[in-house]
Amino acid sequence: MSSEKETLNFIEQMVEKDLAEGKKGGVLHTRFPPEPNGYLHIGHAKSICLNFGLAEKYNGQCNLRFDDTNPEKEDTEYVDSIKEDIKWLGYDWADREYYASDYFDQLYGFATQLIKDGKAYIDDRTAEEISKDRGTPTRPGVDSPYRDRPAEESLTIFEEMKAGKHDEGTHVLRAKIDMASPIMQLRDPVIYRIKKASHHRTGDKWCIYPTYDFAHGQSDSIENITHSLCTLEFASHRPLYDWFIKELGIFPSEQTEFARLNLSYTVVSKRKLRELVEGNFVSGWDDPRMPTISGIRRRGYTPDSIKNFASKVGVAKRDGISDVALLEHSVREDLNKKANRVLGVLDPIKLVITNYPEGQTEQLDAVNNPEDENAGKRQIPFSREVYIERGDFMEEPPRKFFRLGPDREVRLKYAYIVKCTGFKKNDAGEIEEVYCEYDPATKSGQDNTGKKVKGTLGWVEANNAVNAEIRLYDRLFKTEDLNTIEDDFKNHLNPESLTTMTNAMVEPSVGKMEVGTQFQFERMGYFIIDRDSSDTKPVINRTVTLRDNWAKKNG
RNA sequence: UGUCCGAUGGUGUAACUGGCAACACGUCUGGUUUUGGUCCAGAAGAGUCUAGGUUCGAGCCCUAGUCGGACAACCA
Repeated sequence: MSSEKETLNFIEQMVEKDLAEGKKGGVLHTRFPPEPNGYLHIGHAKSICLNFGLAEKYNGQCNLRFDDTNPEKEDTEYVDSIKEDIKWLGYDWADREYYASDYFDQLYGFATQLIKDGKAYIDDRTAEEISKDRGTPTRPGVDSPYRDRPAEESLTIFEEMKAGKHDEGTHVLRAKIDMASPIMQLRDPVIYRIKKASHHRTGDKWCIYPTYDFAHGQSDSIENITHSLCTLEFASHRPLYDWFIKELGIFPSEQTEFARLNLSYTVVSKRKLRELVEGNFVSGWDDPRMPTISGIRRRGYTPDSIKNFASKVGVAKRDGISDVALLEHSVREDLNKKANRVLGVLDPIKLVITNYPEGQTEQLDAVNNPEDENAGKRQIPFSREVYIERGDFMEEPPRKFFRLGPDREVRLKYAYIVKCTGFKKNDAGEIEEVYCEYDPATKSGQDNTGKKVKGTLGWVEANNAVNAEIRLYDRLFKTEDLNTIEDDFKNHLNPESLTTMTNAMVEPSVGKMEVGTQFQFERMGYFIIDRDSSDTKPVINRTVTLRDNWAKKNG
């Protein structure tokens, strides 16, 4: 009955083929391998969805493995946040939480095996000297004078290194491959270095640590990973990945590369994000403007919206730049179905209904979510004085303005049709109050007048209104493609990425909402209660605006 | 004067592996609407980097180019 034929990305095609051929036991086993040196961002989310999603789809498993081979940069703060983020996205690695550092003993064994086989040697020179002899992509490197040092001698020094008898930088272990290889990675790469640093998990047990190249593939192999997926920049490491597996004779995991996610108006690089945090350009890793998972979570993005986004973006080998508009569309699509509607006014002016009885308050029925019958209704108070949005009134409205202006009529949502009879300005010439008369016969749900108006306004009853702080977030950068700029990316920050509305007035129910509650302010956008809220004053983040054809037309 | 990867509407992906280039976002038009939202209907927009070749037939295969990216950390 399915009419839509499924189309597979190149990795799914490969997986289906491998599974069908019974390759590697006919199972799929992936892994997500973050380095715990920063917070996860939307680009990692793509990788998480790919790796865990593939495992779900093909009945396989996906491990979580921390790639923690550089103690100087890593910290448990990051492993905690990474675990929280993955869980929040809705993925489960069960008991398969691994660390490259769990394999340090095995890795050390692999290294000694290579030395004994004459496939690795200790080099006594400095990083600069080694780098100099490596050559360039177009010019071959030259052999190290230590390259043919006897295996026993290398082994002895390696053991001494492990025992802490040598200073950092005095020796490294190098794989003995080919200094003339056109593949730079194969020019005797360093595979172990001395670092007298305390490791977040192994403490001071080790003072030598394997490099990425000597840890990643072997870790995959140890865990029987069948499909090791990584981003394009690792493609040139694949020959080395394969070389170690072959020389060591261990489980043949295979690496496949895909294009990392780039997003317009966004930077997706741990280094740059760290710079924003440390330079106080944002309030922290979870600033709602940050493309970190913790940031977009606080901003109000949902796990489903991110998964849907990841699937819409797809997976391929060509690198490009995805449109943030697609991400924004993904949240709107999700929240439109799930978020209840409430009324709120960001920039209030008072509207007085001069013919409404003073002192009277009535309760009106309001629909919680027109997209969801089960969401029910609630009651909201209405009286003689309400707040409306400053932008919803114009003294001299243009032709297609459907809202309030002198002598114009609009409906107050869920309430009555009102007609503007006048307004008052302050000394600065700003509108201070708007006066209207209402038609009692036009009460919502009981209106038989047949009267039609072109506009419906949101409002909040003045006496029961709750004062809130609303943080209007916009794109962090004003430049679409930040990968092609030549100057400092921080020059491209959008000065209007945050506008704080401190006088916002919202309907009473919002004052009772818990942190993390998401909703739509009708006509304004989707919002979420922020943790900065106090008992008396909610702090609300705008996740994304609604699509707005009127605003679009009018710039 | 190396190796590897890539090139399809504005953007991201697809094209049952050789059979009239499709989907989503975005854009535009109209309808519905007590959200200028949603929803519905529709439109514009690429002839697939270039030049050859194979073939009845090429976005898919071959050859040669062009353009873009990656690789010279004791980072991952």
